[in-house]
Amino acid sequence: MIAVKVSEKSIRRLSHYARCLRLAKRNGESIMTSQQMALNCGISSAAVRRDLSIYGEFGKQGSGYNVDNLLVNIERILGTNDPPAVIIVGAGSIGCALINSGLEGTGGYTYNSIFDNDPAKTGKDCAGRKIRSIEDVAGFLKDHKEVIAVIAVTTGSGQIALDKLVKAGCKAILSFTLEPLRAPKDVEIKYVEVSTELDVLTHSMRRKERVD
Amino acid sequence: MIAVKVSEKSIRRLSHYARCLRLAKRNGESIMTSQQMALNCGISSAAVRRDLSIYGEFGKQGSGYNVDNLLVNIERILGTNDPPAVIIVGAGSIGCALINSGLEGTGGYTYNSIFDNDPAKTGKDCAGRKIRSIEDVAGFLKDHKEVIAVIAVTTGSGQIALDKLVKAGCKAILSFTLEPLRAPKDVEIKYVEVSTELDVLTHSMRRKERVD
DNA sequence: GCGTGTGAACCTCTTCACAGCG
DNA sequence: CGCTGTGAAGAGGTTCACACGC
Repeated sequence: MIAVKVSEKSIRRLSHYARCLRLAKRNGESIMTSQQMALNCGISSAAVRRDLSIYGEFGKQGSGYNVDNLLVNIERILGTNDPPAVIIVGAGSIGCALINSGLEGTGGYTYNSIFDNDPAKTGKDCAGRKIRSIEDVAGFLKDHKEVIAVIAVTTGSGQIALDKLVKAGCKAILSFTLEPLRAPKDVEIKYVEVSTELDVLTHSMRRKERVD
Repeated sequence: MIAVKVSEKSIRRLSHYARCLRLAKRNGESIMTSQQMALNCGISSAAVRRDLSIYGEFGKQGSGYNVDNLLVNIERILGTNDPPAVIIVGAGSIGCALINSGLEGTGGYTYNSIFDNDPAKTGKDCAGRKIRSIEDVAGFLKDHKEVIAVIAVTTGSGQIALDKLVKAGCKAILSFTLEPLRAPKDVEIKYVEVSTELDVLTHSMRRKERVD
């Protein structure tokens, strides 16, 4: 595999292609064209081919892409052929709901453990898993080199949670809090911001009215 | 207000500026510079000024931006000065968790109602709200012209939920399902995809190892 | 002096369109 | 003939750097 630097946008699309390929695989399809993937992912076929061609020549002219083969390659590019452990910090409603919904059909991730800083919660059950004390995080990160932590604490405690995670050596974080978090720059942070999505949707609704 | 067409990226940033301004307001600050906002949002000050200058001249040279004034203007641009109603479709763990966490500090949105297609759930309580039958959605959309629907159903039922919403006249949807949804193009759809975020984080972790 | 607003340069991503292979 | 892979053109977004107003 060649190490290529590539935009996050392209990576997001690879993730979509992978999902689309898994679906095709489940349906017993063995070949897909760039056009079929494009339709599925709502982009142009040229974009699909461009994204894939960055990493190698996975397709066969005249026919398309072998589903199994392409999926393996994309997962290798993403690194999800050997997915890191995923933990949740914050056993509130969101944290437990995430565990509850699981990560089926997403390429092999599973929620490994859930942690909370509230002693009253520790030891209690959350969707079949015992809630562990946040103080155990350091130990967990010693045992698992690569861990993605999902922060689902109440607004205001995000930074505290993050600091503990960073101190324990965590390098990848997905946060559901609305606070902008501060971390060393070798720590990657992504956010799920429902309120921003709502803003985008509101704006687009209003703009359409204006245009009509 | 001038109608300007602008990228979604810029709208997302406006949403962040608004959040940052609300925080400043709560802290009693009345003036902010582009640099302060930039720091808070993790971008460059030039980008902040560029974004704002598209819509007008909100700042004062030498001092900065008036917090209250700028916030009002951004909310007017986004349309969140009069936020649309937000409903949830799917009273599973995610749907209920969303209601439970609420939308405090997000610019005025509130979850209005939650719907489900399972008759066994209808009438039951979900975080203080009675779960309504999905069949009531049409009526709800007649009463409220502008509605954002959050789809939080189990994977596989997303398209069915969406079809009902579209039929009832809903024009803006935020989906937590992993399926790519199909809708008329005057219906705006946004997705929250935890698994894609995990893929992006996995990729970036692995790339860093490679570089080191 | 300080911070905004903005032309201009720069850079990155997307789309087009076609050569080339199966 | 069909579909991939890709140079080349185009579009869009970002950064620079500075004139201008407070």
